[in-house]
Amino acid sequence: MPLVTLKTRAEFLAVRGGARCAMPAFVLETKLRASPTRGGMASNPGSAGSADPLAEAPTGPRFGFTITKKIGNAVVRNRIRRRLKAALTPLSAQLAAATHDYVVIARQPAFDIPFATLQKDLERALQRVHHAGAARDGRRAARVT
RNA sequence: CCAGCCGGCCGGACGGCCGCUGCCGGAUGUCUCGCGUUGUGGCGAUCAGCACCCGGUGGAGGAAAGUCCGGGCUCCAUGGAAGCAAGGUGGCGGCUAACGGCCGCCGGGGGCGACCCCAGGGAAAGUGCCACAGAAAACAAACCGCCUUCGGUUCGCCGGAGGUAAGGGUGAAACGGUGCGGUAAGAGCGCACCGCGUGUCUGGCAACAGACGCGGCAGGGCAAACCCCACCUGGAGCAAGACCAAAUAGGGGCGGCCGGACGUGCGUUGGCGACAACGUGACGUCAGGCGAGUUUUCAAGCCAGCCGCCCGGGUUGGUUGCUAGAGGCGCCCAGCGAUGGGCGUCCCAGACGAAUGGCCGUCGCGGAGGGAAACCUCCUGACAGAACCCGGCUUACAGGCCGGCUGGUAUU
Repeated sequence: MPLVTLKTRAEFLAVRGGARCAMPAFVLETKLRASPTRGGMASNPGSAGSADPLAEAPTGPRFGFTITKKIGNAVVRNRIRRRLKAALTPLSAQLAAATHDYVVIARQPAFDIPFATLQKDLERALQRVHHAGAARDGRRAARVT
């Protein structure tokens, strides 16, 4: 199953303030999805006549990538996004929660660190973000680590 | 072989695993319809759509960039034409859909040369500016000088008057340049050549060039200062524009709730529109809520909210615009060339928080080191990502290939 990506600015902003974990090549941030408002609206005309709004509860995890212009030109940003996507796709099935949205904010080293390192860091970040989530309500605690 | 000039082209190759996406074909399921059954399961059909699987096929650039020009396309505005304003262009001729582009030629400048560079109309229409330096920067004037003459003198020279613009010095630029004559010294004062202006003739479509004559020289430069002349230009842009579907709130019109009304047809007027008003009276349809007055006829006026239909606008999502085009490639013809014509052949990205990839291996190119050599080891890979589409320009770019030409050197 391919990655479902965040589409609108509002969806990105909704993840702000969630549990976060910084790595040399990126910053991962995640939050429980608030309400399936947009998802319900969007998938409704797609599934044609038989669609009842109740049926589309179990959408999987969704991912958004943020790569600022400060990091490089279009070629650099494209490559970073593709590497992150490729590294994340096999991990998402096991480590990502279907009820959460994730945002990956890229940093400069994501362009040329070894792929295995990048993938390992992503794996660790996903685990740690959810450990912090277990002890949640103190979002500050996640920042101190 | 060395140095250089011009034009054209390429922008690593192959393979493995895992992915994304457009199109085509196939299978399954769903949807839809039919048959059958108490019902389910089932069977058959299956245009299109959707999901998933399998197979095939296509999938970033020479600049995709900057967004600097010119078009196509779309909407808006607009009687035609001209003028004004603003902006742009600027030798001449051609090419082109068009251009500020390209080609050829002319003129000026640079280079031994191949060749390169030029914002290259008008400075005798007017205004303005010309820093510093310099005596003086434009109706001319004279610092050091030169010459004549007068006066003085310590015999070195000093001062006055006049004539000069050759020399010096300043500057980007000093009222033509060089030479000879001439002169007190000088000066187009005279002459020759060059430059400049002007007239005629010749060549050229033209820019312009050449020849001959005339003029003693007038008219410094800057127009990427204003300006003048000639020519060009309506505005906004695919987030243009078109269509569809939802749900919500609100707005508007008409009717059912108002008696003579309504519908159809025609005409006029108003409105963005749905529609309304009035007229006409052909055809058709229909009759009971309140309502001053006794009833009938007649009958001004009527709140509220509900329902139905319709209209325009906003929001969200989807579809479309969206890729077959001033298209690519090959050959032939015309032309010095830009380019044009003909024939054949090919279909070559269409995403939308945005696909066109991720990881790995082998080889090749380049650089450095080692080695006599074959070769070995290490390192590096340029600029840069389509967003409606074309024609240009400009800018960035590791490394490399091909062709033509110039100047040397060597050999024959």
